[in-house]
Amino acid sequence: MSRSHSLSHSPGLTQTRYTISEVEARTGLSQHTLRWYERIGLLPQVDRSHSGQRRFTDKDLDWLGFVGKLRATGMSVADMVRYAELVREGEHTVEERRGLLERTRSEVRARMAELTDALAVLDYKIDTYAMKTVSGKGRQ
Amino acid sequence: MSRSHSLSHSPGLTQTRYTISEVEARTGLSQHTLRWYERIGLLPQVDRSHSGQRRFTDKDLDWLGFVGKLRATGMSVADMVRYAELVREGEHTVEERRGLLERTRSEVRARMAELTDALAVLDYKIDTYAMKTVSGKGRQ
DNA sequence: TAGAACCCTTGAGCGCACTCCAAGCAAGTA
DNA sequence: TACTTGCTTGGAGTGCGCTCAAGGGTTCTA
Repeated sequence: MSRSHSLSHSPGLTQTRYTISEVEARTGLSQHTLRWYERIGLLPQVDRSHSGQRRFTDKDLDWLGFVGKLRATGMSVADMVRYAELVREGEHTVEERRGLLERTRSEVRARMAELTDALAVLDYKIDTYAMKTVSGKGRQ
Repeated sequence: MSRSHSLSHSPGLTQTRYTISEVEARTGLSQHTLRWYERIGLLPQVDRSHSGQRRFTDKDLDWLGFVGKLRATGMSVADMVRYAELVREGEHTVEERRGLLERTRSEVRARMAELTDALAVLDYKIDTYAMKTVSGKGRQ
């Protein structure tokens, strides 16, 4: 089903490289999405095999893992791309990167507060329904 | 700026009715969105003035408040419409309503766990950047 | 009574984050 | 060799949740 991809044959320098379907299986991101991420610059240029097929590295997987976290925060793809650019530009962008992450963090905190609040309403409603169902006295 | 809308003149039965812009101001939902909610059945038929303009009641506002909570949970509009239909259908739909809300609740909980996790990563990264910035020793 | 502000309807358009399509090349298997 | 599977590209299409446009009626204020 999946080919083992220790493509480097130099002993002691075994760099594992993954095909796009292996990465799809590992990350849960579709091949479409992976190619699209690369196209828009959310993923740096991925290495190619001699015939032009993508060969992802462990570093790519790590980055995709982090991107997954950012995505989970609800950060927009545009902002993630911006962040990726900053990373590529080097150490002098650390300030801006931190700003971006801090803004994201406070949005996440706000989101969580909202969810907590909505959850309380949900709990209350569900309890109400449970009482109606169990006691059967609410069917007026 | 905003007209006072105690349109009923029968004493002792003062039912406040709101124009669409008053509801917009109170709920933060745009007039477009309010009309659209009505169109798709997320809001029951709203009363009209003699000339066909919408006149919202306090009951409508309460419902919109609840819808806002559902929206905050991330529930899809389709599911909210389904829920609204069930409410209109009467007491015998209580079971299904509860099911819908319970499913939503567990999604919210999952979402919050994800956010908590992503927040930890964010905190870690931000700390890393803060150290780089403050001590200046990370600029290799 | 004029003008501004407000509201109506139907239907099209938009931004986001993918998702799919078509046509074709490449590699592994019987 | 033939077949199957997997990968490539650029560009078009999709689903969601609104958002806007056009064209026209209504209500308030001076």
